[in-house]
Amino acid sequence: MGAEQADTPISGDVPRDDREHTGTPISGSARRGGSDIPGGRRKQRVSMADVAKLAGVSSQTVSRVSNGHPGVIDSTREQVLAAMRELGYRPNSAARALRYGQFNTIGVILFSLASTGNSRTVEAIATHAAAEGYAITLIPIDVPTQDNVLGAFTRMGELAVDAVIAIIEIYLLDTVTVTLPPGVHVVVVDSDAGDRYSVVDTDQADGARRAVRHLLDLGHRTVWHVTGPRTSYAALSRARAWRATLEEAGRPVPPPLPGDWSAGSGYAAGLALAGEPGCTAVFAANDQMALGLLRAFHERGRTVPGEISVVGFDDIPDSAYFVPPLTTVHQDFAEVGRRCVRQVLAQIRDGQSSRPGTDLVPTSLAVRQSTAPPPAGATS
Amino acid sequence: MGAEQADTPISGDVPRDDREHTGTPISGSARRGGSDIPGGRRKQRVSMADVAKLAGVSSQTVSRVSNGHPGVIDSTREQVLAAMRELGYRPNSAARALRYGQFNTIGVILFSLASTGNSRTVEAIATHAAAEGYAITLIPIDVPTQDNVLGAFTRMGELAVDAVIAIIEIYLLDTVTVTLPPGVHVVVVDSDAGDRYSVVDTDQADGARRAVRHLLDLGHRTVWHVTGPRTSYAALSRARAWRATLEEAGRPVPPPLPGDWSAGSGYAAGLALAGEPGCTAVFAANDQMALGLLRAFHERGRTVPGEISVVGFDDIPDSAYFVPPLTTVHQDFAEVGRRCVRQVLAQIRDGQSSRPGTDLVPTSLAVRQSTAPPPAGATS
DNA sequence: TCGGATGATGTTTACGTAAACATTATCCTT
DNA sequence: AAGGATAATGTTTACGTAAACATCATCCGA
Repeated sequence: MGAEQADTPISGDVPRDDREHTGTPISGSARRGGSDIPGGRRKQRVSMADVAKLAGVSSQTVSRVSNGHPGVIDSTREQVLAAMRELGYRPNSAARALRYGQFNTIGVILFSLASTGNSRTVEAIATHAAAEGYAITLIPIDVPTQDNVLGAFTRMGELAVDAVIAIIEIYLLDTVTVTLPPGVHVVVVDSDAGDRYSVVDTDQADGARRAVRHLLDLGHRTVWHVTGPRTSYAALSRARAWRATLEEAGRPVPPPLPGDWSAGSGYAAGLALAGEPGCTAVFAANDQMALGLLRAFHERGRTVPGEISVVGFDDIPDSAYFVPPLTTVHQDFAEVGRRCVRQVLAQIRDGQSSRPGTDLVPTSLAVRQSTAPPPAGATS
Repeated sequence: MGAEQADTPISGDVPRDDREHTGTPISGSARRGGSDIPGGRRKQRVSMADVAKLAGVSSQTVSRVSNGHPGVIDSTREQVLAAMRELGYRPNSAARALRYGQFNTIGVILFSLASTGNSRTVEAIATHAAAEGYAITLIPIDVPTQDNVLGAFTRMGELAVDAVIAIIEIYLLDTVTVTLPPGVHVVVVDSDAGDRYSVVDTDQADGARRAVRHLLDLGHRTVWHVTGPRTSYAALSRARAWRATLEEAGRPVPPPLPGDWSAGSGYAAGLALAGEPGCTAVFAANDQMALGLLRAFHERGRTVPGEISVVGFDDIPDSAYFVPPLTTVHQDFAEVGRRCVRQVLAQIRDGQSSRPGTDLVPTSLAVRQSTAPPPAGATS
């Protein structure tokens, strides 16, 4: 619709700064618009009415141009566009939202961006949402109590949000149902609330099974496990699959060692395991804890993978550069984010509320150098 | 409008799993409100008018109650509150924003949440903003081109946002000035645009100086450096301070090795450095690259810190569990986030637009086990 | 040449909130 | 007891947008 119209008869004295140059014709004129009111505080926003006045049309016509509706003659459209540029007009999304009852915004509730998984998932959510014209509103929860979760959902309900994606431990989700206003859709990550909500998640069990099988296939008699925190559904799920896989194979199930995702907890577990003579293989519920294990074994002179094999979970970028490079379960966080957005948008478009169901993203195993067959002398 | 719909008169067999549990007195009544319109699509939102009607007052009184204004007699207030609960009323933030011309939202523009620093900073921003009643709207930029940055700022301008925090490489900031509507405030991280914007950042130079001094004080003749990407202001700044510190001390300045923040690039640099006989100390521009260095040195049989000392930058949680635990410059990302929010709020409240200036957060050195005096035979 | 179809544009209205102003009831002072 | 202050509540209006409807001009076919 653009530059070829440049010769409509507006006037001679307005500096037409959009002659043919590539980018952003906005810059020069926006500045000009700003200087309209010389002394005092300029009017904060430029509204359609302002544009309409300058262009000599009704504000409805401005609206039509703004939204690309048909039925505006080219010369008029050009005049309006020129006026928009001149004044630096931007549509006011609050008014739009009020009008439409829709905000084009997705709320995300989560505990911490500190964990790799969360931040990558959020990033993917933001990226895909942006591609669909949605923005992301973030509410982090510092202390994970039911009250705080409830509060976050309440705030989301008050905010201009069409849907909520909650990346949240399941046990905190119990009382939440009713706090959201009707019409707001929910998708949940890291939870098995598939009976109540749309759930998207990495297929934790699948990943854990891959890890354990890999170690068993290498000839290890059994596999020890360092768990994530008890409050995490992902951790629980991985531990369950670890146990199930061992049991299916008829292997003894050693007592799981409690961890909390941190390298420190992995280190502590590693110190304990270094003293277990029968231990030749460990599956850590995430890469950080695997890192702690590696360091503990290194300190205690237990070589990896010579004496002990270690498998992690997540495949954080660094894990390929651990000493030794870590064999780990690869999670596709980007895909999780993508599917969250897809689900949420489907709900918004259907007008349907969160329909229960679980959407699992498969994992894969990144085999590197922290795993090997057990040492010859090991109890097999 | 989700699960609470489940017990509108569908049938009796739905298990009521929320009888009498602790929180949310809202639950029961919110559900009632939902069933108002039996057949068709219920009215999406409950407005003040609805509450007013039910409470038998004017909507203005509801507004007063909603905002905690004085001048409402207790009995009336109670009636209104009851009606609010009954209907599950929530203020509509879009209408509010339209009315006030303020959105209580801060926009954050950034490249990637994948880097530890960014995600921690964003988290801190979100937390502190939330404490002040502000929400965060996130726009990530997948491909860092000027056009995309411009686009992100433009979108922010259209969104309901009172201010923008940009965590962005400086060189992409050039054309941006004019794209934001007047009245939107800007704070920038990771940039030296202090002449044009409010800048908050870690004191990169201070941190780099600490790292280099530490190594020189241990007796190393000079310090090698693995840089971050050329596009990063932080990387540039660290490299500059590294060079300056060496020059001040009258030491030779070895050629810097190019990195890109990734462990892989650190690894590559490490392989190169392992062949440099004179190299006894390396300062990596971040911890990931330091990790790569450690692995390369380990592979090449160069002991750390026996033969070579390594210092990183960031102090990511894992770095204490590297082999060996990494001496590194600690960045206070949370403080950076806090100050961003403080600056932005100050601007909003002053009504002043972004006033130039730079606010630097100091660093500290976390001394661990990857640094030691140079080996006895080393050239000194 | 006229009636009606079509296309371009204008006018009215509602979205939900809250400031500004208007009204009514109540209580105190003299 | 009357007048005036004060407190409690109601009414009107504007915020910026866009759907719905209304108006006007133009063009076409019979």
